[in-house]
Amino acid sequence: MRTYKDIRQIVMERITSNEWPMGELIPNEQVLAEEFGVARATVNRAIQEIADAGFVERRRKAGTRVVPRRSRDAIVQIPVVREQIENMGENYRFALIARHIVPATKAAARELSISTGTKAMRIVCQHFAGNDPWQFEERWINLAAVPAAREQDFTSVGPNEWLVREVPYSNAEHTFRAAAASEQQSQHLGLGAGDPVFVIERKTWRRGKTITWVQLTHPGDRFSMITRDDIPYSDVASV
Amino acid sequence: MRTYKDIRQIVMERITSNEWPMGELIPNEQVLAEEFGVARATVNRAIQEIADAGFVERRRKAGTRVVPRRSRDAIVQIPVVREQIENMGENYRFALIARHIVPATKAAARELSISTGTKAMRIVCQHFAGNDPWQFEERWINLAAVPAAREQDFTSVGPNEWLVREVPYSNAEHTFRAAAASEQQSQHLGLGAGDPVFVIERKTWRRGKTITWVQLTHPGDRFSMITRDDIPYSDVASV
DNA sequence: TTTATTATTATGTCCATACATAATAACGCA
DNA sequence: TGCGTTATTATGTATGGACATAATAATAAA
Repeated sequence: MRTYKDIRQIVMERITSNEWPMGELIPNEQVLAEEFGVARATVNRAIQEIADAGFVERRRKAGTRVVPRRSRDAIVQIPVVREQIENMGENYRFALIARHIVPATKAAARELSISTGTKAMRIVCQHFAGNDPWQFEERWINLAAVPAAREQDFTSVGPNEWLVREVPYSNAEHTFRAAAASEQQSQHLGLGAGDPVFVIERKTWRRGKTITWVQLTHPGDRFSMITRDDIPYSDVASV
Repeated sequence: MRTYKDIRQIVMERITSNEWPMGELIPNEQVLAEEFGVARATVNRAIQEIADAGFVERRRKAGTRVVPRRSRDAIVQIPVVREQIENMGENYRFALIARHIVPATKAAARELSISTGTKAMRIVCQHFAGNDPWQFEERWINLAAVPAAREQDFTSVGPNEWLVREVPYSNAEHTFRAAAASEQQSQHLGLGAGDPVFVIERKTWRRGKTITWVQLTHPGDRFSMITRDDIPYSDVASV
């Protein structure tokens, strides 16, 4: 008997083979249910998942049509620095460089959505893979959102690991860019001034309050981010 | 009456508020169905979607438990260069620099999964935002996978746009990195040699055959990629 | 002809029920 | 005590029927 996964795969095959071309309507659920010998609810489930994945668009009364031009999107796993380093088979080490509670700079205040001069926590630290510097971290923490940070000295456990435990679910915005290493960055990363670095900038928030704003800088010659984006629900063992 | 979306939101709220802590079991479907006054199928649908989103893990007989440590993942929209430039309000222009059918280099052969020396298409071109160079493109096309490329001169329509139309559904692997501009890159991007560039490398394939391998280089001072990653199914108007 | 009303249609969702399946727990035997 | 068998349990999936809803088409009124 055919399951909704079978239906889902068959429908995906018809889409990706252009049997049902982009922009065109596909047969309605009733018709497909009869063709496949299943209940309409089964077809509905299959096609709804395909719609969630962005391959078709459904509208009541109008029917279901194949989405004209899909934008490519990649799912990037934002690396957790310790795991990343340990997965490379290297020894992970963390070093705190600075931890101050100081009035927020203009930029920090803007990013944290607090008024300039409000006290916030500034942290600078770095992470090593073996003996090689891997990541240089410059962070602001909004103490109004995470007051418990005052009690942390961040000497043994890094601020990111602590925050992930303290505020496990938060929204985030990431920016990836290439830049020339600043004086301080190049020094801590063991690079020449102006050498290319890969910067991940992250801002996280929850219930309207910004939690932290951080810039993670990596040596350009060693660091990269890889994503693999497969067509879902295709023939090749996708469950 | 409560819909499965209501249930989904309530359950997400209990997870993100740590009412149901990480690693712990949550009540089973029967119990929740009774609590919410709905059929078990309704609870099932709600929680299955949450499981697909990666917040809980379900196992028969064992039950459903909150996933211990979620890795942060970001959904990156890979920009389509023309759209990106036009969205910035700039005029898009494309210029072909080279188009040859030549024996694949060692690296190209490896990436295209063909034997070294097999003829493939090499394309070099660039894309402008107004008068400013925005992207420098170095591409190999596997002619065994896309023979129709031989008939294309790529003077008016760029290879990427053509390929997206020719092979609309393909799997992809992306690599993002920061690098120092090569001689050729810096020249075409109007940069100094060694200036930082943001490189997107992409390989696409379909039915086991590699289609194309391309390196897209952007000036580091102008280019960045931004992602926004919200906790799904949360209180704030999701869907 | 324009506008308001009504009918039609495809999808959206729910329910009760049934049975399948995978994982675990309990049991019985050696 | 160790091991193989059986029972139990939570989730997985299918069904037919029902009604809701949004969008469109058809119709009637102004």
